[in-house]
Amino acid sequence: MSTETRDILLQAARSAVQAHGYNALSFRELAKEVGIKSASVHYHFPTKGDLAAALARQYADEAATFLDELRASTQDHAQLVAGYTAAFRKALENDNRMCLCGIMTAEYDDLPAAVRVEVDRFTSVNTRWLADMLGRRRPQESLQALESQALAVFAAIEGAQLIARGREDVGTFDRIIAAYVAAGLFG
Amino acid sequence: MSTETRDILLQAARSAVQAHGYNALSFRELAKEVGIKSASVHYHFPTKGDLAAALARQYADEAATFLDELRASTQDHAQLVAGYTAAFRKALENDNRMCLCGIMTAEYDDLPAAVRVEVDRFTSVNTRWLADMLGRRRPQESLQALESQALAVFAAIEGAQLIARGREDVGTFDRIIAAYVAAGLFG
DNA sequence: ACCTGAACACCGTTCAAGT
DNA sequence: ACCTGAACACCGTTCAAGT
Repeated sequence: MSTETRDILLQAARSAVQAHGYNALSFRELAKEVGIKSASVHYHFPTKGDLAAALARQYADEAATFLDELRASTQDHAQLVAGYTAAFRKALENDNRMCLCGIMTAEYDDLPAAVRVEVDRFTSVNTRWLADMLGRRRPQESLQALESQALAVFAAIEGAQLIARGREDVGTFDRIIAAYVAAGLFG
Repeated sequence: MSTETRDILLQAARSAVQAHGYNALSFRELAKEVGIKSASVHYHFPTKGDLAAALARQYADEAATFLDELRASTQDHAQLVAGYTAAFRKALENDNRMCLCGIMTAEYDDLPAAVRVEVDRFTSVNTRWLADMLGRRRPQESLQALESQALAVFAAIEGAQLIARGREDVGTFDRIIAAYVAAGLFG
């Protein structure tokens, strides 16, 4: 069942980190929310870094699954772009939260190595998918150019989410994405 | 003189926040670095929020001055773009740090209102300058379209900085900016 | 297998007290 | 005007002890 304490902890921690980041995550608050003592949280996750690594790992896995399904669902470029950006929009819709890995990237200096690995993997999953999508439109393009463009698209969307979050306004996200589309950033 | 305790505190705090963010900023570490006790830091800045607000205010002021000078220095579009992006590159060159307001935006939910005001002002200063720059190239464009494009450029650059920081590689920033230029994002 | 209370060194903040 | 030590309620972490 997915109602085990460990999974409940992960779910609560994910919400907290997407809202406040890694540094602000508190084992004591988390424990209170779940109904156990903070010392018990350490039974499931020895350190805060272990919790965050599990969180980021799960997040990257889910992203990979989502992107596989999205790619399989359509060949239409505009629909792929719409499906991709909609995923980042959802975080903002969810109480002005951010992409888990986006907010953790801002705290990169404070992340344990095991967490960094998973955050980096999330980026790889995204940029590989984007490079593949861009490559279908421009099959003659070099792999290096596609990877640079994919990284640019990923960075631009994370940035749009960051700025929109700072304004507490999803409409800002939409306007920025529309400007990206108009400029031809998505190929 | 700029060697007063208050200014030394501001300088040390700025470095710390640009590296680790608002939440990770510690009055006790700051005090140790400056050579006073943490209780004394509260004499200069009653709360952590007061310190961060002063920090962000100073940062936004400096940005406004820098941008005024940049605008006065040249009419050439490519040079304006180069000068603008170079400013964000500098933070990365400085031990992989981030834009003070960029990293604080990621922690937006935890910022006191007085800090948010200054972070928002930094964004305004930037987007107004960008809209003006973009408007010189396309005088016939509507103000609304220019503001949306300006916000998009700002978001894209903050995102580029965020992703490059996560890779601890300034070259990533350069590649992403080059992709933006190639796509025509800067007009 | 899972949870707990108590302890440790941290944190921001307050305040009475010093110079 | 500027600084301090001591106290307060917080924090992550450890560990011996419980069931």
